[in-house]
Amino acid sequence: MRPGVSPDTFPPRGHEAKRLSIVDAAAGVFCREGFAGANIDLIAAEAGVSRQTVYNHHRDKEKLFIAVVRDLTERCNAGIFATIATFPDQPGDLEADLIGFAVRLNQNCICNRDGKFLRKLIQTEGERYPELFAEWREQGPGRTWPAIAARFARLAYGGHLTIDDPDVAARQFLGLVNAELQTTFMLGGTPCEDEVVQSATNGVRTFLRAFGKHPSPAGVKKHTALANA
Amino acid sequence: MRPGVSPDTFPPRGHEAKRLSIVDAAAGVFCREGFAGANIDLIAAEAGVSRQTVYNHHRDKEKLFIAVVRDLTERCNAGIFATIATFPDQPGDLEADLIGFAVRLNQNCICNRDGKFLRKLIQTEGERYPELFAEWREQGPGRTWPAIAARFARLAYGGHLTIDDPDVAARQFLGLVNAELQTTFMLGGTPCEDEVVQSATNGVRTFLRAFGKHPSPAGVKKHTALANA
DNA sequence: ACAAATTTAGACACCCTTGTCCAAATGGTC
DNA sequence: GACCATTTGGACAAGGGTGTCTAAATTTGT
Repeated sequence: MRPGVSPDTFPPRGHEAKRLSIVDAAAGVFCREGFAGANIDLIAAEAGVSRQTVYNHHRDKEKLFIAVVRDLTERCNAGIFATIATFPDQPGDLEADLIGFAVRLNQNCICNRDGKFLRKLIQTEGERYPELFAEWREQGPGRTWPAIAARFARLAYGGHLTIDDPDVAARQFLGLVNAELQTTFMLGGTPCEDEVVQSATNGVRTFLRAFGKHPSPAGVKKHTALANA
Repeated sequence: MRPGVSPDTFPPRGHEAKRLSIVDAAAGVFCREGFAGANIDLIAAEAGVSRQTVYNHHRDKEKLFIAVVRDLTERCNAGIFATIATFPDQPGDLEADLIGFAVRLNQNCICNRDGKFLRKLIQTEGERYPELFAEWREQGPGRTWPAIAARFARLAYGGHLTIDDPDVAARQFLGLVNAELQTTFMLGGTPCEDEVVQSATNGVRTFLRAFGKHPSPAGVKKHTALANA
């Protein structure tokens, strides 16, 4: 197929590019209209492609849908793991660092296009494709949550936090940090940056009040690095 | 229409009963299939009614959908307020009381049939009917969240909690208490009672570690009622 | 420039769904 | 029993969607 791996960004410029633009357009239409309401003609038009080309790349509507979900899952997971890599291991200002991490997670993985689309498709069609979304559950939360938990465990081991169960703490961290965005998420909206920062700030403060080392009630911050597991 | 307000439970037994069973069946079908995929014939069949009867009660598919959402919103709201009335104002064991409240809220309002259906419809079709779901947002979270916040404010005023912003605390309480149910909710599932209790217990414990009066680090519980705002 | 692969536009058969119409059947009320 | 409203089932037109097929146009690799 390919001559010898072209040095530029897009390998087989024509064919694969169309495949991508089809899956991309399909993601948008499936999200807006739902599986039943999605129209192949519309997907083709938004992809800038003829309807027949859609059928050439994906045998039928269902196959196309599955390709969309797999694609989104893969990209979202990559983004989440990339963000987890920025988790503050040796924090200077723990509160600020955790807020930054939470904001990055939200902006880069949950509120961006892929995250929003994947969430909507899971909510909308999750029950119709049990095995497809079971796969997502394993590859997504099943791998990312423990990864975040491991980071919190490390912070606790380093004496920066007091945590009984890192898995519970990780889930609660996510719950707290998104506490003020629930309604917006429900309705499929995208919270603006201010809202994300606000929710993260409030969430992290509460999280640290529960799991932090309580530097001082007077407001002065001193951090001593001793582990007392 | 009615002869003279029949003394029994169902006023015009035939007509209104059918209206209910139609809306009921429609809720189920709309949730399973989405608006576009929902089939009026199927709704009629599940309601045990002829298709024409569906059109007699609700002019068209969209009107029927709107009736379903309004119906669910109303019933869910009633349930939530009824549960808020059981919020522990003068707690004996604050932790146990808050856990109980959280479990009731989840089991009676969020995990039950109505709650599950309403959530799904909001997620699935929220963007298609902005004004309808804006109404839900005002009547639902817009009224219930402040009501919960007021209860927490009262607990704080009574010296049982230390809370800066009761609104934030209320949202975080809900976020914490549901932290472990997110994935299940996403996929449209219904968590079993054990999961609900577990999530509520972990959530309330963390909540109290952040906002509680820290009775003692040794495990003994003494509660002094003094307000130190 | 040539040959192979891919894309395109259009027409097509097939099926399903919505919403309407109507005549017959049903059910409650006096 | 008679009258009223409601329900029923069936037929119906209109519209829209999926997936297939074909021949012509275009792109791609050599």
